Amino acid sequence: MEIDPVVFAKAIADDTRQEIMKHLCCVWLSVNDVVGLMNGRVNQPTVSHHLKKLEEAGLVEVRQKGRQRFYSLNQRHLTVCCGVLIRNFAPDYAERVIPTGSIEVRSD
Amino acid sequence: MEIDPVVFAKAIADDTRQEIMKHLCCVWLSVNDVVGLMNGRVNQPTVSHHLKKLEEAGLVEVRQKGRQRFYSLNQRHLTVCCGVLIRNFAPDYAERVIPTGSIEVRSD
DNA sequence: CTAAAATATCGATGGGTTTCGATATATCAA
DNA sequence: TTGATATATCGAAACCCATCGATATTTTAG
Repeated sequence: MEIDPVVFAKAIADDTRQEIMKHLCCVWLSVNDVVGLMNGRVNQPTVSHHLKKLEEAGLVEVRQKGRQRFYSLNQRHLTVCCGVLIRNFAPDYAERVIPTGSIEVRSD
Repeated sequence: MEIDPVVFAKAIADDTRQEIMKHLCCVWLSVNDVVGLMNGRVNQPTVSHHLKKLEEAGLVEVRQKGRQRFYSLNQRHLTVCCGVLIRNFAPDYAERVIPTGSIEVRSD
């Protein structure tokens, strides 16, 4: 998957989406689970909308299970995108911060 | 300086701004220098507007010199912001990617 | 002091995005 | 098959943002 730093930035440039991302970190949640965690701040169509945006940016993975769809944050992709940002815009820090190849190790 | 990942993301979530950031990486340029590098895609007020946004986000530094203002990308701040993103949203990768304290070493 | 140069600011316009209620779609349960 | 549940999609309203031309501000040169 080709990584576009602008696409990545647009995807995370929203309060609601970052809140959703926090909830989806390390766990699998259905859409309604997420809605329930937002304390009434946004409703179901809005959560669906944001999940779609995150999915289009490769930031969440989806698994259908019966009539529910479970989402989880794709930590690996987020990390790779941050790596691209640093390589693009902070070359003086790139070698110090991102040990070459360390992101490629994972298998899934 | 407190770092807000949403503020950071909004600042870099624009094509024109990322192009400007590329030009300001590792060099000091006046506003007109930047305008000249944009190949007529945007004009001076637009460049000023974007530089202001980048400055508000802490992503560029400014030095007044006579009647010109020179801007340069703040690589360190960008790197720290990416570190915050990874710590917030990719805890499984945080230790592997950002050696603790490695960003704090610099003196400037 | 005046003119010119460099940059910032203002007001308007157009395009994109967030959010919502309503509704469609898909799937399970009985 | 029918009703209920989970999610996605649609259309509209409100809002934000990028961009521009025009203008203000600041500073230097003469």
